[in-house]
Amino acid sequence: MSLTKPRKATRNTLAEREAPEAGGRERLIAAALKLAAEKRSLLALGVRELGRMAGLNPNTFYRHFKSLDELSLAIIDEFAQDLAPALRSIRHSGLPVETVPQRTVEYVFDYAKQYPEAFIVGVRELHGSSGRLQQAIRARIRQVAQELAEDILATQGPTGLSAAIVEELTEPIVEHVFHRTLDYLEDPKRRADLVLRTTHFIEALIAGALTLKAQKRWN
Amino acid sequence: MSLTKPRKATRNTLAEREAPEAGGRERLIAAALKLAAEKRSLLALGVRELGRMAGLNPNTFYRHFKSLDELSLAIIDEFAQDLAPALRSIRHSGLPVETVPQRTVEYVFDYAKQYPEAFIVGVRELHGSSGRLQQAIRARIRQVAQELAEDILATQGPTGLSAAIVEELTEPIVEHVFHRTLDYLEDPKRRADLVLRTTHFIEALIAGALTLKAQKRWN
DNA sequence: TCAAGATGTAGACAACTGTATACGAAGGTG
DNA sequence: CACCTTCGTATACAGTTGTCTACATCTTGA
Repeated sequence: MSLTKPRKATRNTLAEREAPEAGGRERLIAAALKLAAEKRSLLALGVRELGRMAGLNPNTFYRHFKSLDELSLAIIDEFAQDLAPALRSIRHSGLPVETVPQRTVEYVFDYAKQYPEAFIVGVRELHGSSGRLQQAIRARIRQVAQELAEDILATQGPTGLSAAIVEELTEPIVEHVFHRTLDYLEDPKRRADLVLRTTHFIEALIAGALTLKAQKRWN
Repeated sequence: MSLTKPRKATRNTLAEREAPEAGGRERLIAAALKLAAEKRSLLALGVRELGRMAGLNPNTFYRHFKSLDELSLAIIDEFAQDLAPALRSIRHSGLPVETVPQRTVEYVFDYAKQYPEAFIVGVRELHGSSGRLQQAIRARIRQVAQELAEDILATQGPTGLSAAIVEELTEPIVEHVFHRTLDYLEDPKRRADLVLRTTHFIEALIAGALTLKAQKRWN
């Protein structure tokens, strides 16, 4: 009986990470998400703890990441690069504009349902104690918000809100949707209600900005 | 030279806690806030670490709290019971209604400036890994939101929004203001801008709700 | 005044941690 | 084939942690 287990083909797909056949790197990421989601902050995890949960030797961690920081940033990158373009494509899909907010909220909720730990950990670290991770997640949020602002300005024509106002609105919107995913994950039965409320929130903010502008109470 | 230090009079005031003459309990709370604000989650602190920072023996912690959980809840209670009534009194002070949002935001920002660690830790734990603390902070937020909803409904008269709509709005508002305090603490120079944006946010949400209701797009 | 309770300290224990050093097995490339 | 790189393992060490037991000192109030 050999002391080291046989190695298997490496899978990089998001979904295939939990498979016990996945490569060590993937198993460590899956373990980190699982542990951080149900216990403590990513950076507060222990490499031994991770190794244990991944079924690996503690030292194996250092074969793939030189620190917990590096592992965390890898996770953030992975999901952000997957989700951001998808959101943009919803708005470019030719759906009637008035249905776009709700469709977007529903898409994000579905995505969160698919990768619950990623969202739990993501929101946690957005407000967490590591400035490094906080900044990384914020940058992704800002990017999505920026793209949203561009699209709103493009579809709205020159009659509507100024760029300054729209850009002031979109970041709170993205942040709010992000936060609401946790309410959904916490109690999926509330889905319909949460989708409605979140959509209301978006519509009310935009409608309110238009109203205030028309009343010369803003800019 | 005695082995144990002389004890001093106990001060319970929020502000006097940092004084090196304060009682052990207050010193431990101050140490916990300081450490948690700049390092990791409250529950992830070590009792030895706390003792060190407070200048006390590790075991002294157990004289005052039976767990980190208990200490954390004590901190939350203390600040919530201090801040919530103050916010309500702003709205009952007879100020012109249109100035109340901005005044409230300014008051909260001032308060956050006075107890920065409390806000840093508060927002952290609101999204943290302890369901217990999360629930506690949420309950306080909901309470403030509920009181705000009552006051809006009272001053607005029967012509305005329904209770259901107002209650749907106030929780996101309180949450948003809570989050913005951290942006302010992070970069106090942005204060004027942040006060303006946060006020805009509140006004836009309410104006938007009114507009949507008038257009029959909501309820 | 003196006993009780609250508050603090000291020392010890086993458990766990990060990480350094060293070795083994598999895959790819010459 | 031989060789290097990648991935994984085993062992070890020193430092830190939570918490138990035992003891010291201050404050209070009967």
